[in-house]
Amino acid sequence: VRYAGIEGVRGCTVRSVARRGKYLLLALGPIELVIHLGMSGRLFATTKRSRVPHCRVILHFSGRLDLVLVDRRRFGIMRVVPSGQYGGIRALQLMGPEPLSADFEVNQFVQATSRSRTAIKPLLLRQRLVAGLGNIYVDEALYRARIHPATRGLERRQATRLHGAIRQVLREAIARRGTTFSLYRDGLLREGDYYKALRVFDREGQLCRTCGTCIVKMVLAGRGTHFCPGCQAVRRRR
DNA sequence: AGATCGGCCTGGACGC
DNA sequence: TGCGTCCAGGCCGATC
Repeated sequence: VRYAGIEGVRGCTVRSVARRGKYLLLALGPIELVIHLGMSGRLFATTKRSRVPHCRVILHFSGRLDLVLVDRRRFGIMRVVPSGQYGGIRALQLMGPEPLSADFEVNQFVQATSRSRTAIKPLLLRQRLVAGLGNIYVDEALYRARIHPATRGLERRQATRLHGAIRQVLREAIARRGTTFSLYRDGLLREGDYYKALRVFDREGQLCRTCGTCIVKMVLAGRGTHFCPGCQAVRRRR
């Protein structure tokens, strides 16, 4: 089920490769291959035919190249849809703007975050205001914008800071090829270095690099949530 | 509308 | 050593 319809790519040519949020989109003429790596997925090309643990899908290309999906926890998906028809993948259909594109417009972000009564962290994780942020980068962006993760209804100044922080964190993380704890690898199977630059995520009990306060971990929206109580004070109600 | 919880999977870390 | 429990980078759907 998770890879249902994958047989449909047989004989197709990859015309182009794109990404929307955390989804990879391979255009194959009239159909499209949609890939999400979930928590533990890796996608890489190889000429070796050696067996790999947790290998779920292998796409053989002409020549000797294989495109391999390895995914220990099987939360990733590979799905074939008619081109551009994402009806069965609602998250993709409702996906917000790309954070590093001009479509991620600051005034629109200010409006949306001030109106919503949902805590800012789950709001960002929903992918609808802006695409591509997961648990790590949400925590890091909120820290840099000095906003408590449970804040509801951002002020204009906060939202503007957060808009900038999201872009800054993602640019830095991309420059360092992502964040590797254990499983994550890029398309060349390299680890990402951004782990070393994390300010709050996975730093529970360690000291804030800005104010020296102990980083706290709590559960919010069912997700481990890291923040600095010194830098990210809950906004006082008046 | 919005929040919480369980489920999907597997394996590593940790406590006893 | 061995077993049980908890936890994890994502996301969806049921339920309150």
